[in-house]
Amino acid sequence: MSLNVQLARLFSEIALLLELQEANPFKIRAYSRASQALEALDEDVGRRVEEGTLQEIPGIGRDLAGKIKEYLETGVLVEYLELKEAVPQILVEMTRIPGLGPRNALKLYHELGVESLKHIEAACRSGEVAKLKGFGPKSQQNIVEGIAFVQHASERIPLGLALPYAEAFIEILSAMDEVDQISPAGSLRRMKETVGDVDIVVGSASPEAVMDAFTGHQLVDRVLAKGKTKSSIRTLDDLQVDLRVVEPKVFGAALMHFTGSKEHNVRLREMARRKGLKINEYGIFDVSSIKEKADQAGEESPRAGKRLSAATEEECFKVLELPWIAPELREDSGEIEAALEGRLPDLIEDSDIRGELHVHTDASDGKMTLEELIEAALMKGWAYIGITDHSESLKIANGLDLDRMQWQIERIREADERYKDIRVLTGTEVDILRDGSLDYPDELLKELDIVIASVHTHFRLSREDQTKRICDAMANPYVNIVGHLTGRMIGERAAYELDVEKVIETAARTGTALEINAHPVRLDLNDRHSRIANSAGVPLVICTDAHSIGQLELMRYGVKVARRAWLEAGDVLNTLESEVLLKALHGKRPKKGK
DNA sequence: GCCGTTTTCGGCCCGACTGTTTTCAGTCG
Repeated sequence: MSLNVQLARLFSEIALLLELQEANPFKIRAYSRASQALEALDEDVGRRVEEGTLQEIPGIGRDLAGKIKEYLETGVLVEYLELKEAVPQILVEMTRIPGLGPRNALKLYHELGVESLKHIEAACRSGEVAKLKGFGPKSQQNIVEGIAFVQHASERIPLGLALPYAEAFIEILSAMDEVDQISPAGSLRRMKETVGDVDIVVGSASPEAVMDAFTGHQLVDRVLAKGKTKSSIRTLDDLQVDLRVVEPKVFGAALMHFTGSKEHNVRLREMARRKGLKINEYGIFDVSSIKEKADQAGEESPRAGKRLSAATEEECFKVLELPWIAPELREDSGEIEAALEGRLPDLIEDSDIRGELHVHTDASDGKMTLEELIEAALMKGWAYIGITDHSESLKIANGLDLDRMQWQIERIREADERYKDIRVLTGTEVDILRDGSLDYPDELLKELDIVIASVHTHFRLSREDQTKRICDAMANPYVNIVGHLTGRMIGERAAYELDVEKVIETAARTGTALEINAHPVRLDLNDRHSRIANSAGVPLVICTDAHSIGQLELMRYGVKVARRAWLEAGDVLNTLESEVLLKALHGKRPKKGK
């Protein structure tokens, strides 16, 4: 775990502990914001300490800068240790129960003296909880269900699972006459790699009809809340979907509001406030003149002023004197500053991708034949496709030995001759062996158009050994790309121990490209590492690693990661013409004839 | 605890829904 992430988690943990001590709410927020700022920081916080520029990070002041240094120097934070000592662990556990926050957790703790979730559940079942002031039978029931939920709570849902769900609901609702506009929102629209729930925003003059259709749908297992503007449901496989319905004329403001991120919205509202404006989900309002009059008359300020805009997001940003900011960037990780200074990136789009460099045919563990693959690539309008089956030692994936590899090269070259409208490139996904050497000899690798080197074995090496292993592989002049660098599989397997920053430095030095693996379970590199790699000058490729025709459609998930990493088309090699691409990939090879 | 085109002190983003109330606190996003 990087230092930035460690500190971010510490600060957010401190925020929760402070909340459970009923500390000053603004102090709590300061810690939360600092945590978020560190999470979003795209350079090593250690470097900031060396440069003495810690306090230039928004949200980090003198005090927290001191705490960061303390942690760097001593490896611990005294304040955190003291808080952890002072706050009973059960309180922290209780706040994980949906619907039960810090205030009520404290109340249960003090009134009932609970010591475990089991204890709370028993108190609910015996009816004790309902007798407490502020609680009733309903909240008692919700706590029982909440405990059951956290006990088998699935992690956040991978985007690749949530997006199809959102699309299913949107397809159904958008067919209704009552629905004028509809869009996904929240982390799903920002295309985060995992989402906690699915948010959908609808513009409609008949909210009741829309809510009825939504909550009554067959995908719905349980209705969690149902109102005129907001309803929440849970699907059979525990995915929560929130639907917000607003008047069509304020759709833009609502979409902006519910797309978030929270931190991005807070920044925008603060900006608006300084301009005498107020932002909420119904629009942007001029409150300055009205507030003045109210102040003169000694009245309390009215709730809303003159509405300046609300119909579209573009309009809303314009009132704030900002260009429209792509949802993928809305994380308060520099996008507002970039927008103010007119240097927002021109983000890569699906249509920029001209070809695919990493696929498996039935020669190794793919499901499709070479011809089926080429036909599918042609249908997608791609200009080239690199065939990269597994190498010899990966027996489980039917890796090709040297003889079969020679045969494979010949048939790819033959296919390239035969298909005039697409370049079919020879290649391999060669295994990086335990010692950092490669599974094929250089004499073979140098014959290939594309060499992707990947780790498929020995995940449990030490951080040093694993890092050295991959860096050694990149030193090979014929390795063009490193595939799925960290090996993580979302919700299935953590990344192996690896110094990613060091690998990125080595990639930059050796001129090796890194892959953004587009499979929604991998998305590896992730957005953060992709952004760092790009800043370091490392070339990137986006590949599906498809093992079947259908998986070629997963390219869009890789493009989403790239967009979240602020990448432009020019930062991604497989947006190039084939000749230019090969030249870029082979830049590190020794010159021929020497 | 942070921060400054109102401010180095006094503010700090905004609203819906639920479940409990009898006007509102707590939670969530």
